[in-house]
Amino acid sequence: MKSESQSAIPENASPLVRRLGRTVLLTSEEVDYLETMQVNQAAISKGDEFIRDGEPLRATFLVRRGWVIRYKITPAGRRLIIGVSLPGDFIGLHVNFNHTSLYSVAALTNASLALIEPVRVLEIHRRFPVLASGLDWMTVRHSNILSEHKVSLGARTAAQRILHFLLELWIRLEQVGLATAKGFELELTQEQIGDCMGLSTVHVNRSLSRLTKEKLVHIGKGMVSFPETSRAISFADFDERFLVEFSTDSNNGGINQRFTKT
Amino acid sequence: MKSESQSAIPENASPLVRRLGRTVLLTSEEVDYLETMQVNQAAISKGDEFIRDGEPLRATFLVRRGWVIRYKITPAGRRLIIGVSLPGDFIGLHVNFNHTSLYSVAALTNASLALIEPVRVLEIHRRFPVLASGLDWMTVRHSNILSEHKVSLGARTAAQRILHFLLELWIRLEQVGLATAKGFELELTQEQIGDCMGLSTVHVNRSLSRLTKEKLVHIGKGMVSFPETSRAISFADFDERFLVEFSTDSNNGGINQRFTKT
DNA sequence: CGTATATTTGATATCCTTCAAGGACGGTGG
DNA sequence: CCACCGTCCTTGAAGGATATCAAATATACG
Repeated sequence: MKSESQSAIPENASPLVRRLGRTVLLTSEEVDYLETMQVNQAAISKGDEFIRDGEPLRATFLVRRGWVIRYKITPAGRRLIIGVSLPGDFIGLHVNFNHTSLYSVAALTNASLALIEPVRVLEIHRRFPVLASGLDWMTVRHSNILSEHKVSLGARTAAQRILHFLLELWIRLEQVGLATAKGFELELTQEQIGDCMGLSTVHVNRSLSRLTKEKLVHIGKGMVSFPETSRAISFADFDERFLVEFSTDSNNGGINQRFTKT
Repeated sequence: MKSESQSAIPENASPLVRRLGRTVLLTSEEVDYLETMQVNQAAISKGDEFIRDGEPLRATFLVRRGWVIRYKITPAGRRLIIGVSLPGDFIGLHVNFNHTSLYSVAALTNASLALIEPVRVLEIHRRFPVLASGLDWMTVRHSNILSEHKVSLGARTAAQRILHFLLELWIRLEQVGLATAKGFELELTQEQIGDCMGLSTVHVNRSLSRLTKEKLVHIGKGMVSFPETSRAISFADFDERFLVEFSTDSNNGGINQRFTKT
């Protein structure tokens, strides 16, 4: 499935460049722009809440290393994690629209972020139509993930939700080179999984132990794997189309004309 | 809140133009482009499923009149409505990325849609940066709605979810001139509300009757109103920021420089 | 009018939450 | 090296929220 040979992506490319490089063919000028855009970096410690719901958003963030969550706290005191941002994911790409953050953001692990000035995003749209298209693509994928989460919370059992979510993380991490066919390292506690999927910690625990008992997932030393992947996929009703990274459609004209083909 | 005097928006403008006109100042060339883009129209009958999950997406659709739902059916036979598309909303704006539809789409009422060729969307990005910015904005708003739904399904009680959803519809309809301070006409059955909010029909019914008993909402002859709006808003934990239409941020340079101000 | 569709109500079952407490595990300091 | 402590995982028991099944009533529509 991978086809990165055509483009000029260096070994030490950032997760963002690797991500976009799988989607569109990048010129070296574009690669340079993306990398220099990330020079302003910040190290965030595990647990730090660095954006707060309602506060003004001054910049777009890009995760370079570590796991980050976006969440809301309801007046009743429940936390709901809207999504997990992994390396290569933007946070607040919409900074030019919503000037105040609609959610809080915190680091689950020690993390490294790039701070990107809003004007950069506008500049990409003006000067690099192919990159702009890539950003749009990431935004759409973001929506797809949210839709799938809504389906999970609304129409799947606890065990299905959890397994679906773990499969999603696996694919997403694999897409940035942080997981292999063997599995991935999970940086979430059961409580956090519950907050992602709208379940109590206790219920996550019981559902997970049923899943592992049924060999639908294996968790050991923080490593998650799926001993019988196809059984897991069908049990969780997992349709990976919502995470695919590039279009094979040949009708693309204009902006997308440089999309890679399979 | 409305400030449409500056721009040249005709009386009989389409919902799309009215929507975007509230967000950015449109030139008459832009208005013309948006209107001619919609010449290819289709009438859809109530109940018609006109896009099916998994089938290729040939065009972007724009709702001009009527209510439309996007939904998924799980293997277990449950339907989950991902979202309701109202006049002025796009469906499949991402057609240039996902070449197959990730959900089914059906008309809740008789509806009128514009069929927009994918190349038009690309053309907007090339030729009309301000309009492109408006489309991006609509995409972001779309995500915001999905996030809020995820919070509802994951962390709010049945009654809160339903009321939150009704308030959302009210605001969204008001923004395209289809609702007033008095309320709006609801085109959803209780079953459909349940499919939107991940609840059974019976439970929607009981929660709704509790809500009406408590005067948090009033439903009569299909008209929905909120006798004590502020009580409803606080009960439902409704924060309308996720639906606001324009930025008051003055830091916008570049593409957004023509955003209207309060 | 009559039939289909939508709403309402009751009774029961299930899923999931909450509360409570015990156990495992890793890190830290003596 | 071991005792201590915090965090996470695990398990039990009970209660609450929501689903399901079933049937009656109301409403819309041809």
